[in-house]
Amino acid sequence: MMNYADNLQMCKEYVEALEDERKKIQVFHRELPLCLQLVTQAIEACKQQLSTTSTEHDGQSECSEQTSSDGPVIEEYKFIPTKRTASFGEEEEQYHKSKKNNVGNEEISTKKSDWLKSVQLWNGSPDRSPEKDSPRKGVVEVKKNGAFHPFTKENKISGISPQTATVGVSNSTATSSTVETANATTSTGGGGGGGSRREDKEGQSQRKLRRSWSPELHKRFLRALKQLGGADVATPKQIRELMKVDGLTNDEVKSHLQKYRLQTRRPSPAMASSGNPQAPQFVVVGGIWVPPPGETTTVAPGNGIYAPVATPAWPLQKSSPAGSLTISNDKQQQKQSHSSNSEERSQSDDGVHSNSPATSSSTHTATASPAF
DNA sequence: CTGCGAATAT
DNA sequence: CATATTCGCA
Repeated sequence: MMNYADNLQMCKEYVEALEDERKKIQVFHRELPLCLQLVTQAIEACKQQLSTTSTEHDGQSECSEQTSSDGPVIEEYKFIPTKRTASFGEEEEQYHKSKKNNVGNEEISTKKSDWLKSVQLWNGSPDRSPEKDSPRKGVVEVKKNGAFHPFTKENKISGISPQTATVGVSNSTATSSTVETANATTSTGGGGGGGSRREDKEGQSQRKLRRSWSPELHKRFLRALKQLGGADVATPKQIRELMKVDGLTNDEVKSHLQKYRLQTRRPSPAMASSGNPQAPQFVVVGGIWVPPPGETTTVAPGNGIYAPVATPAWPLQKSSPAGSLTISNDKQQQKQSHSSNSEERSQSDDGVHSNSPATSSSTHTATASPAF
């Protein structure tokens, strides 16, 4: 009998608030599946009450599950390395990000970017959303993430949405944030026979989803590389250990290293064709590279033999953006913020020196002609 | 293991 | 086409 008009109003507001919150946490539906569920339930309940108390119902249709594409959900952190055979078709979709970021509320945007940082850059942990799996009852569920980046869409900002972008590519990550820490993959060492990669079951050698090496990752990679003394002397394992990125496998590093090396030292023969005919070609003398007369190249101390061939700035920029406009967010430069960071590495070299006196290893290909 | 090339997938 | 992963070989 009270003015339940008031009551109604309150309820409505409540629901709205709930929905609002739900939107916010929707992005975390993977981290907080229960949370989302609860909120959703609450909303449902409230709505039901509302509808029963009054015949009028809002235009708001029901809220579909997390799969809905309502909110301006940001990126997609899907990336499930080990896709379940078939079981639940919940989210094997993988990522589909053709969504345009509609800048709804700036507040939200900022918030988003804010917590976005908190989220590790490399999620991709096979976190199942709902409550299942987990052989052991361990409800504790250590968050074993901190691993791979999702598909870093990073600066893929399509058009609008200026700051939202995870410009963090190189800002925050470098020094802190990234929670990735200690992670010895040498698990098999003591334990005992745990199978490592291949599942005994039907070895689905399912190709690992290709993970893009985000700038951060690459950065770490480079750092490690440098610390080890160059791309040519660094070995994948060391690198991996040095990067301390959890989830990174040896092979991945290996592969990356390979690519890196190729990209980095290939360009030499390129200029031969029409570039600069008189480009000082280096000649091999006694097994070392020697610059042609006229230029005294300062060889790196310690490792002689360095030749200033070309500086391809690795991540090879694509000449044609193809759809995505080039962002001018170059302001990512390190700020002069004098934080008590004792870690300053002018690691901007990006695979510059990488010449190895590996003379011509050509013979390597020599597959002794079999039989004939 | 490590390096490398090739096949292959995205 | 560029990049990533896997495989086989040395």
